[in-house]
Amino acid sequence: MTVNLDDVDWAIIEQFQREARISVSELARRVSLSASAAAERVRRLETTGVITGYHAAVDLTKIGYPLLAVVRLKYPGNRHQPLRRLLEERHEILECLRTTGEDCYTLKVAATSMEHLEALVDELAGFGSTTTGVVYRQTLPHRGPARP
Amino acid sequence: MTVNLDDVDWAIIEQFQREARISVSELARRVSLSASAAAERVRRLETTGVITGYHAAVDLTKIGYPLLAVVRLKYPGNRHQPLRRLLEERHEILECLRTTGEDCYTLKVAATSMEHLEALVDELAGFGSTTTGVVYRQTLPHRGPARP
DNA sequence: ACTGAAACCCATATCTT
DNA sequence: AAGATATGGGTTTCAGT
Repeated sequence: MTVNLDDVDWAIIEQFQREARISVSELARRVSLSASAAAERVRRLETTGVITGYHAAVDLTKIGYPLLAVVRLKYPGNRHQPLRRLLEERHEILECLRTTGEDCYTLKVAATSMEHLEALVDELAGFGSTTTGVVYRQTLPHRGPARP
Repeated sequence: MTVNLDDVDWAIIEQFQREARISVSELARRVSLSASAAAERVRRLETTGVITGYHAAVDLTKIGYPLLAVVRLKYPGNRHQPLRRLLEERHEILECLRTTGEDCYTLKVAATSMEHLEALVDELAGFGSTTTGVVYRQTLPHRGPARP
């Protein structure tokens, strides 16, 4: 499942994790390659599924979601379909991780207000018992792991 | 703190959250705007801090990090500097949220192996008591909230 | 697998409405 | 805020190494 990546591949991944909208020729300059070679590398990283996409990061507060919360969900039973449907519908749920341990799901949700957060948690509480923590601050900027 | 966004701004944000590397002219086509108008909109979203960056998403398994875990950390006291330093250094820590509630920090970490994960948790355990859950699956793809 | 050249496409700036 | 136009730079393809 692991793909063999050399130094240049890692350099490309690093650059694109920080600034995904630089041009391929700019990328080529930064990793010391010709533009066509860099374009080919990027294509390979995309087709092999190493790079899965490019996404804009937004300031949630500025777009009207000043609250961020972590909701842990103890989910009894094994009927996961209804929860999946909720995740599809509610775009306020930004991330959902199913984990080992007592709290089966850890969710990251954005809310417009405490009332909104309350309503979201109520919806989730329909599936099991929840533990909610409101996020003071996101300590890290967006980034990925380095070369292992 | 909130910025006023109209339908076109939201359409641009949506497009860039899904595909951040499309050209401005392609974006213009998708949101029914001229290229120069679209470019101007994007510039405004960037300078007002609505869009904070563009980032490549990678398949962690394919780059050698087959394990993902959620670590919750009970952090007694108020000396947060040493933890901040660890976050800077250890790029395996992908995200760190400081929250209300008993578990002050919720971290998302990537690991190359169980041994590696154990070492990471040991490092974190130096700061307080930890609760770790290994992630079975990330249920949602990368996305952002919709218009409130 | 990378380079370099050519043709084509896109981005950016400026001006006009 | 949108459209037109021009120019410089970026992307893509292909032959050559």
